[in-house]
Amino acid sequence: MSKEKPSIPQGTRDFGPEVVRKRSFIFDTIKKTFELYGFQPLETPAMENLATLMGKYGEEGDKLIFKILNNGLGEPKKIDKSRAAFENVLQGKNDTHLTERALRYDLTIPFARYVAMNHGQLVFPFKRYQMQPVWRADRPQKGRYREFYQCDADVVGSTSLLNEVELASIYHDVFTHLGITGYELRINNRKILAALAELCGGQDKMTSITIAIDKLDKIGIVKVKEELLQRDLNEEQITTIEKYLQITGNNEQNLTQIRSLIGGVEIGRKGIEEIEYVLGINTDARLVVDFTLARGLDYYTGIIFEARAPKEVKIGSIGGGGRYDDLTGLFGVPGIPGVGISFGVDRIYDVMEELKLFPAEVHTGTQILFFNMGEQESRTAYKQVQQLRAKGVRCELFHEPAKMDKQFKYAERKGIPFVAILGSQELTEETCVVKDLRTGRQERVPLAELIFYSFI
RNA sequence: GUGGCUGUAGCUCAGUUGGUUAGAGCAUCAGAUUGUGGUUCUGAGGGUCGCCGGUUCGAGCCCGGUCUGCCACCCCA
Repeated sequence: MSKEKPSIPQGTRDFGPEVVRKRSFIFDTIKKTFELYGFQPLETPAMENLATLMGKYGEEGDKLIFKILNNGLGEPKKIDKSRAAFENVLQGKNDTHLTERALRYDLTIPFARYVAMNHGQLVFPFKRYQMQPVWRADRPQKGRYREFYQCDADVVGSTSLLNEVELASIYHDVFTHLGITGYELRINNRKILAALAELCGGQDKMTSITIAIDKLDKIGIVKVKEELLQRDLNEEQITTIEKYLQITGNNEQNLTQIRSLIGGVEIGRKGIEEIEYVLGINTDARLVVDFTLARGLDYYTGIIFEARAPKEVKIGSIGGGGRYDDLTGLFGVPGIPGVGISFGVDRIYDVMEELKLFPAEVHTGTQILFFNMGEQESRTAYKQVQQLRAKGVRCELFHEPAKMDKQFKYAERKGIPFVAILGSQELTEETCVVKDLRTGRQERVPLAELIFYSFI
């Protein structure tokens, strides 16, 4: 037996009863909404083959993938290969002789893998949702974990912008049901960013530009310009980008200004039209155009979304998504475009906790506790408990005869609203005393009538 | 991955320039009084001061390492 103090890995958490209830409230709300829009559930394994994940999330992403050490590395037969593989890894390469599996990093790539494997059987457009944990070898901070949950909904096999419209509506519906009214849903289009890159010397500049402008609200225009200089952009190009970043106003004004700046570029014009289409149907006031929105993931090619928490909580992004052409092309099945969104449950939880948005109904614990007043009394009480359970009332019988104050304390600490006292006197009368601990009010109820009571 | 801050009882924290058996409040448990608790009274338990090592006659306090949480960078949910 070891005497180690129990602990859990960095950036992971246990969820106690109260927390699980609150989290379930969020999951249930999201799930219900996804299903209302016709999405179907999917689950994939926690681990994928490393090759499935590598190279899909950019250079930084690759570093954040949790790799799983192979078993049996020390087998006499394999030991030379293991050593050689280890040398490779020390040089920053991957080697399947050391790690051939890894924990999933997000839900989109495993989904793409699934679609690529099963495209022959699926009905397109295929709409699936998935709510599972993902893992990242990031350094944890508040609102940043190494294991966290994502709730994704994606549509593949359709280029219709109606999908984008619906996904934006899903954000609205979910946040509204959760009571998060102050959220903001930002929208941009990678095509507009591509057009900007084209104006600034070519597509190869796109990554540099997006990385720099993504930081605008954090470091300010001056530092962004410095960064662009370092990334080999010349004065003229930076001036163009500055003009781009200075676009302000409401959605309509923004679009007018962007049109005059990049409307001359074919792909840019297309991007603008797409946003206009979506805004024309989905008129939610919280949908705001933000040309500085870039989104890190490399695979986005069209409209991109980011849901931001109400400003006062300083939590930032609570969801995001976008359109990707040909995600499954990476797995040898080209020509399946898609678009998807994701909810960050852990951050949504923090937002709701901070703004006190969890409704009282999330507490679905025991409704009534029967006191244990002695051997005979508890037998009768148990019959009552079983009858109430059959009616769907969540109840408990105190596990042993004990002093009343002890039983009261148990009920109070577990947040049980009602107690039933069935002692010797009640036993002969065939009644029991029902007390509402929240109001202190109590009344004597015949046992036969107990099942008509509502314990809410 | 880089840099910085942090860690004392279940919880919130004290702990003076390193000096005897490390404290408080709340919580817990037991006893007293009550067929109705959370009031009162009495008492008790609980900490190898995150962990490992070093300096010192002596370390909660100084030094090194390590782990955790947090902050910035990076990146993102």
